[in-house]
This record gives sequence, structure tokens and C-alpha cells, in this order.
Amino acid sequence: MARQNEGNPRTSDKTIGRLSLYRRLLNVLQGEGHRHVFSHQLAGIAGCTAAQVRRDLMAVGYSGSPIHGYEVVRLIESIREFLDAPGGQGVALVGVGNLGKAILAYFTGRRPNLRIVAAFDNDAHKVNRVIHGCHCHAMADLPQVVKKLGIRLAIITVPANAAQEVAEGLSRVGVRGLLNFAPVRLRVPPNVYVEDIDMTMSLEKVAYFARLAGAEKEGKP
Amino acid sequence: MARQNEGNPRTSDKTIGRLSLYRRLLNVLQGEGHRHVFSHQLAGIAGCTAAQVRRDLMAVGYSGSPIHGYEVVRLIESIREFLDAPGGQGVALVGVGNLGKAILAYFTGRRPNLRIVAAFDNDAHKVNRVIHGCHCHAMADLPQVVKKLGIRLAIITVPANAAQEVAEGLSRVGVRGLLNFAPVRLRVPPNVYVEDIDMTMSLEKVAYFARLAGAEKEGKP
DNA sequence: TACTGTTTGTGAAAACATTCACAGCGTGAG
DNA sequence: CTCACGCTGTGAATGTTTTCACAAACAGTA
Repeated sequence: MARQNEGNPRTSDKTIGRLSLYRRLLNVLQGEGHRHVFSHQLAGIAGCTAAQVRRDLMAVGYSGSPIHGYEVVRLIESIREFLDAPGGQGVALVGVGNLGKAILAYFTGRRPNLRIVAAFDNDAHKVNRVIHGCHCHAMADLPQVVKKLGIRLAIITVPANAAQEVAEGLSRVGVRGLLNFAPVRLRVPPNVYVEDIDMTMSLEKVAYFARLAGAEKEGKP
Repeated sequence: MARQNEGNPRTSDKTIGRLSLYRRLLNVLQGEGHRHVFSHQLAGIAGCTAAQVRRDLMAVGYSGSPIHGYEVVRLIESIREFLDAPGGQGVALVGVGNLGKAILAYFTGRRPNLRIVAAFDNDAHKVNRVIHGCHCHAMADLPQVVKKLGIRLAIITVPANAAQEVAEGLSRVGVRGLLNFAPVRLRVPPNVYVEDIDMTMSLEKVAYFARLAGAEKEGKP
């Protein structure tokens, strides 16, 4: 079995993100009946350059042909091998408010490799009910449930003031990756990876750059 | 009036994001009664280095004192002047599904400078109702409403297959910034800024790096 | 067979972002 | 007054990501 090159310079954050994107695009292409794809085509759909695509694909260790480009099926498979945990991973969702529910709905029936297998909330009205196909447990049961299901990933959709405590609780029971929607910077042990989705920040970025774009009347000649 | 330095190297994406973050942290500090703050303190809360904070703050053109650090109130004000449009900007939200509703709820009563002033959907059950404090219009009325309210920013929370069309429609009626939640790369005119929030991609990133962190048993000695 | 056109994979260069490190400053101690 | 301290602002160094540009590969054509 081909061990993925060992002392390699750790694949970057951004490359991983784009690989995930490429895979999704490739699935669409496959659905449309494409057998092969060139780097510049993928780049066109993904919104980046062909060189970027080729550079990213170096990480997964699958080579295309200079004549036919990349074989769609094989490339999808190679990305899957590179990105996904064998056998899939269960995900916990903590905080079943508006956003939490929306995310449950959003992820239901998507990538079967990453399934939300348990939700948690401390609102008695939600506990022990099934919401968008997912059982909602009491917060107090989090440690047992996480351990029993072997959960290593969690999505945090609790209010800002509860997020740090939740993150600590999750880290303590073996969770190694957090997708955090609370507008707070979490302090976690170094073996836990945190990805923040900060909608307020993103919206402010949009507002700033939209304003710039609008103000750019006198462009360069 | 101090014109913001003109031929300056365009302030980066990342810096803008962090400025938004600093502002939020500063608001918390202010609420806790802090009058002054040092770069290293801000860095500690924001999760970056002191040099980074100082470098970012160069963009806003407010200098701290080597003795007291930054005056919280004045710094907030300077960031506000730098980031915000004077008088605030209205935002449209297109697609009032689970996610759209959650976002309406999330942004209601936050930054008064960025308010969602109109929602759009083509589900007759939602049209002409007020959802989380926001009037929902029919998609067909989008051009008129956007023009009448002078909206230049929009949040896209429609299904993937409708997103491109919606983005084009918005671009056509003067919207200059899009916050896109649909898992699609939008093709828009170059004077429209797009920021993507791709939850699937983020979750896959978390899964990948969490797995790496877990596998790192034999660290370096 | 030889030549053409197109694409991959990848060193090298460029662009961009972060961190280092220090001059300069103002305060408080002596 | 003089000194020492701790912080800011920023030039320079370092690190990271993206882009350039070209050798190598090979199908098609004649």
C-alpha cells in the first residue's frame, strides 16, 4: 500500500479546502456524464487558476494524463482516499437553536462520510426529541453519548457566552475537531483543531469590499 | 479632513476580517469597563500575535500611546470610521429556508450598521409575512424593492441550483457585495465582491485536520 | 517516421502575509 | 535631572501561497 509521502511539508489549510471543493465539482461533472477533465476546466468552475488546481492535486498523489487530463472517477476516488477517514466519522451538534436546526437540516443526507449522529441542547422542550432526523440529548449526557458513539468532531452552535465551556467539555471527552459558529475565539488544547465560521465578520468584509468596489470609479488607465 | 492614504497597498482581506474581530472584542472590553488596552492583550483574546494586531491597526490610522496602549473608545471609533459605511447599509436576504430564517434571527438586533431590511422567497406561504422581524417579498419584486431601498449588499441562502441566477439578478440591480451560503462558485461581474461561506467545506477541513492531530502520536523529540 | 499541438508536473520566481527586532518616546523612580 | 522600563510603529527578515514557465509525454496527422 502506498503510504502517503511521509516527511512531506504538511498540506495547507487552503489546499484542503479546495480539494473538498474540487471533489464536489467533480461529482457534478460525473453526474453530467463527463469522463475526463482538464485542470483548466476545473479551475474555471472552481474560480482559480489551472496551476493552482494542478498544485493542489499534487497532494493527493494521483497523476493525470497530458492527453486526456484527469479521469473523473479516479480523481474523485483519490481525493476521497486522501481526505476522508475510512469508515466515516460521526459528528455531534451542540446547540439546537435556529442555526443548529438549520445546520441539521442542511447536512441531513449529504456526505454520508460525515453524518451528524447526535445533537445536544439543554432546553427541556428539545431533549429526547428527534429534530431533522437527529436525536437531541441533554447536555448532561454529552460525555457518555460522545464516548459511546466514538465521536471526534463537533459543531458548536450555542450562544457566544456558552461556547468556551462547551468547547472545553468536548475537548475533555476526546473530540479533536470543532466547527465553531459562535462569535468567540475558542481556547482549546493544541491537539484540537478549530475552524471558525464567523458570519458577522464575513458580512462586514462583504460590506467593506463592496463599498470599495463601488468607490472605484476612476480605475487605472 | 484626513483623506485615507491614497496610493496605499489595498488593505488585505485578512486584515479587514481581523479588524472586524478586534472591534467586537473591544466592545466586550468596553462593556467590562476597560479604558485602555495593549496590543498584546488584544492579541491574546483574538488568538494572534501582538505584532499582527499593531500591523493591522496601521490600516485604520489611529496611533496608540507607548504608555497606555490604545484608548478603547477611540480605537472602536477609528475602526468604525474605517470599516463602516456612513449611515449604515441595508442588506437583502434571498432564500428564506431553514438557513435563511436562522440568519435572520442571528442578525436581528446586532450591528445596527448592517441591517437586513428585506427578505425574498418564492414560496407563497412566506411572501408578505414578517419573519424574525423582516418582511418577506416575492422574488419577482426583488428589482423594485432593492432599488427603492438602495440595497447594495445581499445574503444568498437559496439552494445551490438557484444561486447563480439569483446572483446575476442581484448584480443587475446594483448589488455590489454578496455573502453566499450556497455551495457553488458564483460567476459575477468584476465589480461585485463575493464572500463564500461553505459549511460543507469547513466541516471537511475540520475532519481532515482533526484526523491528522489524532494521528500525531509520535511527535518530534 | 517526424512534426505539431496540447496538457501535465514541478522547479523557480513573484506576490503576499506574518514575525522579528529595534529606534523612539514618555513616564515614573531615584 | 537622569535613568530604566515597557510599549508603539515600522523597516527588514522570514515564511507561506500563488503564479510563471518549461521539460516531458503523447495522440493525431502526414
